Amino acid sequence: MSTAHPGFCPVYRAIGVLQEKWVLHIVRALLVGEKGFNELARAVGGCNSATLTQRLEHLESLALIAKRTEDSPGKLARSVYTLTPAGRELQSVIDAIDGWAREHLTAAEAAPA
Amino acid sequence: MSTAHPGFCPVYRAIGVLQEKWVLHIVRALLVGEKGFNELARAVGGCNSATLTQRLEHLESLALIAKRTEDSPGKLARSVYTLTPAGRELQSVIDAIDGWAREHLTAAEAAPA
DNA sequence: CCCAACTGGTTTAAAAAGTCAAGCGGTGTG
DNA sequence: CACACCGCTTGACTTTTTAAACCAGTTGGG
Repeated sequence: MSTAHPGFCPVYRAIGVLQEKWVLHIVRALLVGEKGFNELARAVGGCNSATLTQRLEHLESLALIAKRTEDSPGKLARSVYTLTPAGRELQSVIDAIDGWAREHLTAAEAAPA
Repeated sequence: MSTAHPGFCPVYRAIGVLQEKWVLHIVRALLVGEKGFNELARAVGGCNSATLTQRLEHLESLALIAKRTEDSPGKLARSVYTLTPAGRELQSVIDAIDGWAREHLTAAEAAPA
């Protein structure tokens, strides 16, 4: 009897966060290294700015990523998104997905309709 | 580089599947043991039948789960959903999420608005 | 100098996805 | 017989995601 029950189980909540569209992609991109907004959008591949903004705000509110605004005087202001230590530890999750994907989703399977 | 590029990278596709709403919950519930439709819906907690049906079809088409119809004569016909070997190996992903959640999402963090 | 392209976003409306509640055929139980 | 359960399907409604346009500022080329 440990399954279900929304509010209590941390795993349930974790899944709730990680299954939001683009979140895993964002984390994966950021695991490679910090990125600016547009740069991140490109790395993630296909996410529109509106959704991206919202996801980033959410992830920041959960303290998984941090936003830093670099405005060197005379230089173009740039927002830089980085993973926090907690966010970086999602590496294990990405690794698990990676390992699984290479074994079970390599070629076929994911065929469209 | 190696990031991005939808169709090619298995990880990208894996994320695409796993981030669909309820998928991770379904897998988690099924890792505990095979379940019937309504039973699964209850275990997952909050997913409606329409979406559940669709997810199950998708997961079955990816060969992550298998549907078996048990109709013992004189007994109520029942659909049973089971993880395939490939699906069962998602255990590692769930474990990773579980481990991460317990460390970084235990108490606070996931506060509502 | 001026235009084009880049930065990090916001806004809007339309499309897609998910949800709720009801209901259908069937079985089994009081 | 009525009512509760099974496994879904349907249709109307709400939420989420999307594309596209646009703002303000910076930098580079012609």
